[in-house]
Amino acid sequence: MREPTSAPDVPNEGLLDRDVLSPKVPSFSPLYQQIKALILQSLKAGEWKPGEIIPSEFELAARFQVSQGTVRKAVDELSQEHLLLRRQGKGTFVATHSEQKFQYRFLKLVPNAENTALSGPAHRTVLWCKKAKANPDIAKSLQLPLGCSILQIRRILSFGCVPTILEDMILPGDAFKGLSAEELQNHQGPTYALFEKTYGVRMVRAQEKITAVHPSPEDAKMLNINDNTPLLQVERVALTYQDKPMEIRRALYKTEHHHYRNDLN
Amino acid sequence: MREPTSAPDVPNEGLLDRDVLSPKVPSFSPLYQQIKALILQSLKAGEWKPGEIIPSEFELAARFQVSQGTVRKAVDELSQEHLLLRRQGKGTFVATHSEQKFQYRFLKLVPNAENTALSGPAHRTVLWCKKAKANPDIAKSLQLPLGCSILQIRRILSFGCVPTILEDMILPGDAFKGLSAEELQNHQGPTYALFEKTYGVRMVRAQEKITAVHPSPEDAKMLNINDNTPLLQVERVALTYQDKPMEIRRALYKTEHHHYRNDLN
DNA sequence: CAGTGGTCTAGACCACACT
DNA sequence: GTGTGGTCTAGACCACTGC
Repeated sequence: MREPTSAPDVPNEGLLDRDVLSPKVPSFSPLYQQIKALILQSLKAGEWKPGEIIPSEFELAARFQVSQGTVRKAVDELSQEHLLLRRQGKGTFVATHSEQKFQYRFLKLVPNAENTALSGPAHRTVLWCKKAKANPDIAKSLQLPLGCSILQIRRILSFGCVPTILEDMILPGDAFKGLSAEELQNHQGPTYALFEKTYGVRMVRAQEKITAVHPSPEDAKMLNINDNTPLLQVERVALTYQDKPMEIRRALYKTEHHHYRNDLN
Repeated sequence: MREPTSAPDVPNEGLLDRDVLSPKVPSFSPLYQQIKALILQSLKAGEWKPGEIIPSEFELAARFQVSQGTVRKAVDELSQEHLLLRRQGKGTFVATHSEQKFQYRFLKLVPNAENTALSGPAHRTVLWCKKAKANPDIAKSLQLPLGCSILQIRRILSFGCVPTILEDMILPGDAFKGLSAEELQNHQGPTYALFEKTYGVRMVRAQEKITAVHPSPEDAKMLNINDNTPLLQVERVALTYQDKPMEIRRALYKTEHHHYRNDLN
């Protein structure tokens, strides 16, 4: 991409030059942004799988014909977005929900200070996993055609034997073909790790909308509470690469012994 | 701090060398971290006030005897933490809650999609602002001695004439001496901007704990709701430089027409 | 030891804002 | 034009990991 002319410091020869990198990236953006987009493409295409090491900064620099510093800045941003994970002395790895560091990073419900007994991993109880058709709301949220096949999953998460979260998940049927209640119940580690490993769907970020609600009588029974108990309703849309929505989740959080923790920066 | 010996590239002469910068920064940390700490000290000391421009990267580099790139990395991190604000072509400025971009950045309650009428700034109704003594909980949270003087403020925030947030704020009496209900009611812009301008207290980050609750009968009256309405209870601790807590806030959010929005990355 | 990411420098040029 | 932040390069050395 770069052909030094006379001086030893030609950072960029102009706008047109940049387009040769790839027609898919915008024509006017810093070089490192284009490199970032290219790495992103490789990630999305599955050239490097979650948990795997990616080429060293110098290798990537050679491949993209830019300096190592430029690759560095691209990788910096990607690792800040939790798409890559740098490990000094080892290399740079594709981030994964299996990683200790990133496990349950989307779950903001934590036990209140007084209850240390409730920490540790949740116990899952999958109530069902059934096929359905996308209604207008779901089709819009998942950017699917109306009536498209989806999966509906309901489960309960318990901490220290106390049922605490009642969760309804909606997944596009195509991407998760074959997913069963048994698999959801019995797999090891986070559910998002299962999605990565078995279905090649890596959730990259998510948006949540939180309100306070009362449970329906049926939901109250599931959580073993009075139907006059105030609960957090957390509606999540989880996104994969390029902000494509791949999951809708509506959860009810019991906040008797827990709270939703958020850090504002 | 740097004295090139023979080669034109001596990034660092060793650990001891670094201590001459300042005895207050840890002895082993990258140069740019020390620069960051020094800039932070100047910010805390008020050398540059919120909204003011700080010296250019080259000036800071000369002052600290490091290269511009090293200053750059320090400033990069500070502006990522919203302590500084870079503006290409203009300079780097001390971030402020008066800034459009940062106004209400700690307020995550947003109107539901269907209600555009409810956006826009909130209307404040200050119910009281009175002096009190810190009880054990407050003393611990604000890191003050027990019985220390504090200010207790209660107010209602309304969106489009609908009372939506009932808020109790607790401030250390020393730092906010003279703060009155009138001032809280009548000032322009965000309350955190008032704290900056008049009391020199800049809130840098905050932590929130969210639960679902029912209001007390009195609180329900204030929000003009049934006392069986589920509400979000948002407990916030706001921190100034060096993570010193300077405010406790307990708020009740009505989520009939709004929701708490959170982006997970 | 070699290989990787992490830090630091020096210098050049680009993009933007103001005068 | 001047000055600011923003990008890019090339090269050196440091810190960490694992052979």
